[in-house]
Amino acid sequence: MTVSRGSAPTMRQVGAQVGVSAMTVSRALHDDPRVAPRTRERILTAARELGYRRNELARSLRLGRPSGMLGLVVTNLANPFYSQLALGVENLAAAHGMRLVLSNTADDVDRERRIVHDLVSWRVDGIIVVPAGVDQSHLDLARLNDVPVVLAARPPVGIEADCVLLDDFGGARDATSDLLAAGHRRLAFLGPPAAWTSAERMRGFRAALGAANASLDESLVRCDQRDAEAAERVAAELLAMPAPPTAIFCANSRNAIGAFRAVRGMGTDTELSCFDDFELADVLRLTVVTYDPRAVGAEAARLLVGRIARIGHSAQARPQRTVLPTTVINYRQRAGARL
Amino acid sequence: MTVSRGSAPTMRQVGAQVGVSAMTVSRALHDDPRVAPRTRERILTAARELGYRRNELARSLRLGRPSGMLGLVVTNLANPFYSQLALGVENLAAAHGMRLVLSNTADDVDRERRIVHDLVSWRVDGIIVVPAGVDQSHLDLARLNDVPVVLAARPPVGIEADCVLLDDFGGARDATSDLLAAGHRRLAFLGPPAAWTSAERMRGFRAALGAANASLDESLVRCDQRDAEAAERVAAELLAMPAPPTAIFCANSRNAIGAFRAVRGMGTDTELSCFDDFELADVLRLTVVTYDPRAVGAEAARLLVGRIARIGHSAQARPQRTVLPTTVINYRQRAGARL
DNA sequence: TTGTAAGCGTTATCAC
DNA sequence: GTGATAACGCTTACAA
Repeated sequence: MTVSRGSAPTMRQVGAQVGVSAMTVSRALHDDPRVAPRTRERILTAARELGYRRNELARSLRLGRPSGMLGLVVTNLANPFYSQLALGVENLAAAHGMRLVLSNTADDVDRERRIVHDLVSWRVDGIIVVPAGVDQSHLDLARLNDVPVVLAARPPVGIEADCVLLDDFGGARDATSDLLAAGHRRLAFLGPPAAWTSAERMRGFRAALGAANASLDESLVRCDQRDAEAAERVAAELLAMPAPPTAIFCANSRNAIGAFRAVRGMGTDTELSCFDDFELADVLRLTVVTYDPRAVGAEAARLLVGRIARIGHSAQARPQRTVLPTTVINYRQRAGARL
Repeated sequence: MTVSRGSAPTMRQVGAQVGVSAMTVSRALHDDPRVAPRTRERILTAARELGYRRNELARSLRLGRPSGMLGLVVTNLANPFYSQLALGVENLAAAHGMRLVLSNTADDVDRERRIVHDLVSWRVDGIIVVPAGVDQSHLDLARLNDVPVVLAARPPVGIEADCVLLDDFGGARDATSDLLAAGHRRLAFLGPPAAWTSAERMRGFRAALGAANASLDESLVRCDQRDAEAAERVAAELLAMPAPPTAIFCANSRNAIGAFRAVRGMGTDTELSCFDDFELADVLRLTVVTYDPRAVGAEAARLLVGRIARIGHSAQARPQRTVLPTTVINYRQRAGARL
């Protein structure tokens, strides 16, 4: 087995090996029926021996788009939600023979802007973005080069773009309604700062209270906890109040875990409910809002692939907004020994 | 602001707008000092107005490598270990101005083979692989086109390649030693099937027993549980034996969570220890082996970038093997109220 | 200071 | 059946 040292062999080199032009090699590799069977055979053998691999960069350049690359820009890959979302995108991309170029912004809009620009420069066919902020102007600009963009998990602000969202509002509302139905009247809300999702969940929380004509003590609403430690401190504060809440709804699992620790520490019987299902939530006897993070990625990718297929066609469909459902699971009511 | 409809503008088009050749545009965009300041200014303005973006595909083709793309091939992105590893790679790649092309194999070696081939065809500068199996021949072939490969989390088998591993052996040994030091003499082992890491952890488990001259009842060794449900069933079996184990070491967190449920269900006081730290392990009062999954990715990327920089240089360094440390944390001994 | 020519590896087109 | 040519968008080398 003869193997070339140095960089990758070209069609010309494969051709030279067989005494044939690069063009014939190209045809043979494409199963063009006009190539003589014997020639074809010799070319394929030579290609294998040389370890030839088609240069997709050159091919893509010659052919123009599509390049077969999808960009995915997430805010925080360490968060299981986004890694599952990424997996959903990857699965669908792979099913279409496409590759995934993944970037992490760490919630930095400037970084997001640079990354998106870079992806367009690399001529990806489309981009899925979990936008880090409300300044999304660069995501509109991206469309100017006809690179379609789909937003995931957060809606477009000031731009037109497809998006795939979770039913943050409905999930939070339903979970809160469950707390009210269980007889709770003094509810607290814990959540992380700033994000759109968190605001939607709070809106759902308030909507449930409104629908039940229950009043809300605003001093029990705390939205500044990024991690479980902060949430534990704040929850402990609430529980130490003269009139502590009898139940707490948390906008995400980190806040719920912190709240759980606080409740355990104070020894109260405060009921807990939260957005995000997670391993061991049943052991903690929480009520959770569950959903399929992979479906968010898969649906975004499906939308994007559709857009890509329609590029150039006259009638571009209007921006779509897909909202994926959530389900409430009450692990407290469910059978199971106390911890 | 004039904006072109259709696909991306080229240097020629930008030049035409200003009455200048593509070459001058290229120079202006590279801050070549030979371009007249006024020309430069006009070119930059035109480029901005047209929404010009350099075609990196074409640039990369002309320049030859490097393309600035790193391939990362993992087995299961849904597993937090691999998504954190991916984050480590992404961080380091981004720090070097490189992009990450991510693929998931779902532990399918055929898929891995295709993906690696594809990545080489796209002329990525290097590839980090979490190999799905012991057939790694395709990872050796990849080197023939001078594309360096670094293995992560699992060692090379039958090929020469750099790799970055966790100290699976040492971590399991140390955690097991802790159980022995606490007086336990009847230990069980639970783990997932097949993977190299699991075998290493078992080796560590056995080594600790050997060092303490403790005997091992082979009927307490179970390595066929992929998820928490299976682990729970098997653990319940063990605990129902006439002479149940007094402590269980689990090769991963899924087995530990299953074992925890079984212990809780049976009401025994069995001590639990496992490889993998995870949220709430303290609440469950486990002993865990902790480590930094991001560091595995970052270190693999560092090695890879080093290899890439040395391509073409005569003296290629021999394959390196980096082993990252683990730490045992005993949440049972630590302060904290009982659950 | 700017332009022309050639070529990276591939493929569409036309010629033989 | 196969080859020569040109072109995709860019940049190095050489001219002007």
